[in-house]
Amino acid sequence: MNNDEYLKNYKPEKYDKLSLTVDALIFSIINDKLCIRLVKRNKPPFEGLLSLPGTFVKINESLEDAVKRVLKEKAGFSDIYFEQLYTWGDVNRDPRMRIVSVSYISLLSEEALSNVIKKEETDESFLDVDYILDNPQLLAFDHYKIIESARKRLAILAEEYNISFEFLPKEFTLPRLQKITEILLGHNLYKANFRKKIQDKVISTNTYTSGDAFRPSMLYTVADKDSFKV
Amino acid sequence: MNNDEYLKNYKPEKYDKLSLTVDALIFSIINDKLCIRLVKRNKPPFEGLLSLPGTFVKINESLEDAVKRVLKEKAGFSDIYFEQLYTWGDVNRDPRMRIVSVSYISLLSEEALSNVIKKEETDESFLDVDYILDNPQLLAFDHYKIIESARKRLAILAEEYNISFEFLPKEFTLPRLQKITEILLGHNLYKANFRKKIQDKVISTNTYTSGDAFRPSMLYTVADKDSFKV
DNA sequence: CAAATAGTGTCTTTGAGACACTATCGT
DNA sequence: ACGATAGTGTCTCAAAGACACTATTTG
Repeated sequence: MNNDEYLKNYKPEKYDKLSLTVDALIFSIINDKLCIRLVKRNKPPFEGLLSLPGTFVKINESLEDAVKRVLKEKAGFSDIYFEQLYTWGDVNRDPRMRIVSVSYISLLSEEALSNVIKKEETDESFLDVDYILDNPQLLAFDHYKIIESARKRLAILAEEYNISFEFLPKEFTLPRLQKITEILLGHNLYKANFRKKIQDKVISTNTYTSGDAFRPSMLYTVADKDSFKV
Repeated sequence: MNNDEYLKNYKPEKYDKLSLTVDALIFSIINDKLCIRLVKRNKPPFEGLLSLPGTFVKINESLEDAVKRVLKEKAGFSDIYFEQLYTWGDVNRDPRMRIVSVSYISLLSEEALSNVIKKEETDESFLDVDYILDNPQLLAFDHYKIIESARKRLAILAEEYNISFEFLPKEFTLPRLQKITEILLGHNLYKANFRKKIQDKVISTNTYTSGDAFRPSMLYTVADKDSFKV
């Protein structure tokens, strides 16, 4: 049997099929707190509880395209950073039917956020991650476990890669970069040490902030997004 | 029916369903080389080429259970270390139909290997990873890309976690542990430095190797498998 | 003894951590 | 001048790296 004949006679139905979703963990820093986009479920199961924005993966759509669709449709963003986190495949993770979910971490700058979502809406739909992690009963499905896992990953990404840049606009100050990193790590850093560590990853623009009631701060841009491994 | 036709004629159900597989990247060290289990395909597509052992995920089976089934049925092993690597979901990664694959890295000690597979079979079914990576044309589907990704991950696991232990029997010598680590990292290490670094992770058994035509070596066991993060 | 491998002592370099200091804005 | 934040210099300490040395087996 040659290849064409084989493909012609192939019956896809002889293998089990199941539903696949992608879930997006859209993080942003709001008022110096790490927040995550969650939606309130308006139907069973878990009606009234919070869940990650997600969608079913279409048969002719890559996982990345499905994530982009979620980010655009459910959050209004395009061209933002995301990366795969983990795939969750317990048999009973959804009480309705067998659904396997591929979760993606996505990072949003405050700037990008304010461009799309009104202030009041932001307060509703982006929730403090610390608060969420203290209240597991608020989450639907296995989404608490997923958020927990993503929270740990973010700390690693801040420590070993320089993921903090993704939360900032094109130009930023070092105090701000340090603050973001501290939020992601969960502890404070020494200013001088932090600057020594990241000095090769930023480029001075030779312009300064202004208007604040204190000393202006130098604005920087990212040096090389591809060489971020410490 | 090829993939394009299949997609064209596809009638959406309420939710799209698709096929999900798990693929196992079973690594072992054989003759001081990093090797991986590959199977020769005996039917199209990619007939004659090499592919990762894998299976379709059953509707009532978790991803982990599916991996265990692959490890047992296709390799003959149970109770071996494995962890999720990545999920591959390009639309056309399989020419027959839409298949998303969750890949898992699994590590096998030489000991466990020799208990199950005969020497001649081992030579056929476990192939030198360096050789494979030099010959992309030998691999079916997107499995070359997957192996490449796993190879990088192994180096990270050796560097930041102490994954080398998984390739060794319960009792091992430090020269052997160092050799495994060097193979995974891809470069040599200084003996004294290596020992300083891992000294808290091993416990001396106060017994020695014997029978070799040189100085015997102290045998050690693993200290605490759960505190491996450097 | 020679060959081969096991194992140790120590100097140097690098980077993380801690802390104190100086600088510059608006009011 | 003062409050507040920006930015720098430098000491300490721990770990990584490099290298030289000693130790123990068989043949």
